[in-house]
Amino acid sequence: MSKSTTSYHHGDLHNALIQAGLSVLETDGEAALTLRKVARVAGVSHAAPYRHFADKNALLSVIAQQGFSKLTEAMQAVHTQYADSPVQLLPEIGSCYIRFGIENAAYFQLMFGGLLRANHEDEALRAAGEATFAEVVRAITISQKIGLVRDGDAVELATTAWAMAHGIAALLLEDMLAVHQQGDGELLARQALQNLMLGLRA
Amino acid sequence: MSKSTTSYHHGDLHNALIQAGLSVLETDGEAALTLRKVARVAGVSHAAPYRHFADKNALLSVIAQQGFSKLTEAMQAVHTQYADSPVQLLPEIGSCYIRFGIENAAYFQLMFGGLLRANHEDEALRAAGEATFAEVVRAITISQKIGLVRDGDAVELATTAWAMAHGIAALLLEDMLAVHQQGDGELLARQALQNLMLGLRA
DNA sequence: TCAAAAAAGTTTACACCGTCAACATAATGT
DNA sequence: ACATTATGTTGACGGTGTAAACTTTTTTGA
Repeated sequence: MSKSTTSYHHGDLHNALIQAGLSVLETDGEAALTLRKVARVAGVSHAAPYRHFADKNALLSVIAQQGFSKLTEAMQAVHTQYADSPVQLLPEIGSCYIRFGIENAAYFQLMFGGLLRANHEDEALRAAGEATFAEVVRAITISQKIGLVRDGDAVELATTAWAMAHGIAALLLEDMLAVHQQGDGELLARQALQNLMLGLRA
Repeated sequence: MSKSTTSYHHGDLHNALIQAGLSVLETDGEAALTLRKVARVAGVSHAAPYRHFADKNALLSVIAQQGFSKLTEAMQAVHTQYADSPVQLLPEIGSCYIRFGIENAAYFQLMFGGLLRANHEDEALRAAGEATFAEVVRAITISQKIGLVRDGDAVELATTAWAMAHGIAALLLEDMLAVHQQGDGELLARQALQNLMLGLRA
């Protein structure tokens, strides 16, 4: 094909499977993401994936890693966009997190749906998650420099911020927040992030 | 047996299935909770559950409802405990929420793992979740009365509080927070709730 | 160069799963 | 009493994850 990191004799099935899994995930959701269907979409027999992934979880883990990478990139874009005027940086990072969750619901569900807890020796997945968290820490540190966030352990404050954004995203996705009209979700998210900013400044 | 709400000729299988499902959930986790195993534990054939539940999701929904009830009761206990000195009420409610998530991980996962999103016409499940949320709103209202939380829409403020507690619990359960030593989790939770209180007072 | 080894893919098989249809049995109401 | 309805069982179907045996292709080393 084109470029391939670890391709071998037939094609680049390793990546093809990830791509197929991604497609199934976005189209039909996590519940319908079956290893056999992924193989089918990739045009290969149902046992072929086992030459590239130890089991279904291993494939899901790689897909989740890509999810974390996408989220990290989105946050980095926010960082560059607000590099000159970092006043709105932190709430925009939170907004970015929540938007990612809403617009990539299947991804989000996979990333935080127990994959890490299930196989918590997966260092690559853990590293991908930590890279995302690092962007939050960075936003906190910058906000501290301009006095928007009080001094103190940046990791502790970032944990608070992450938890707030994550909670909003998770509850919105679970359809548990009082969202009656179009735009109510965004409003609740903005208010929560506003409350967060107040708590981190004090 | 003893008392039975909707018992019939054989035994009280409806409740027995819920109980069996609960047992499987706590012992082996959600992934291992299969309808056939529940039937096996309840000592009936694999198709018997279909006389009491439309499908697997219906049984899971009832179990999740019980989870919400248990959580609501735990919060009500906190309310009575801090009825005289409501200064610590709100953070204790949050702490209660997080503790419930940690100590009933399988429950929590089931309650917020996409059940409501999957069948969002399930009014009973929705009502159980709203009853839990009502306890948060109540804590907010009380805290407003003693000036610990600023005036304003109690539902909005409760949403912020709920999201914070939920985010902490979810991330702790997913093993994504920097918990290196015993007690680090509780510490992070306390700090996040402290930050929340600051944000709600301002 | 060319056989031997390793890698990649297929087929077959097994034990599970959710669900449905057909059947059997026990409780209920008239 | 007996027909009806509520419960429970058996058997079947298609689907799943995964392991073993086999085939085919690619790489490798003497």
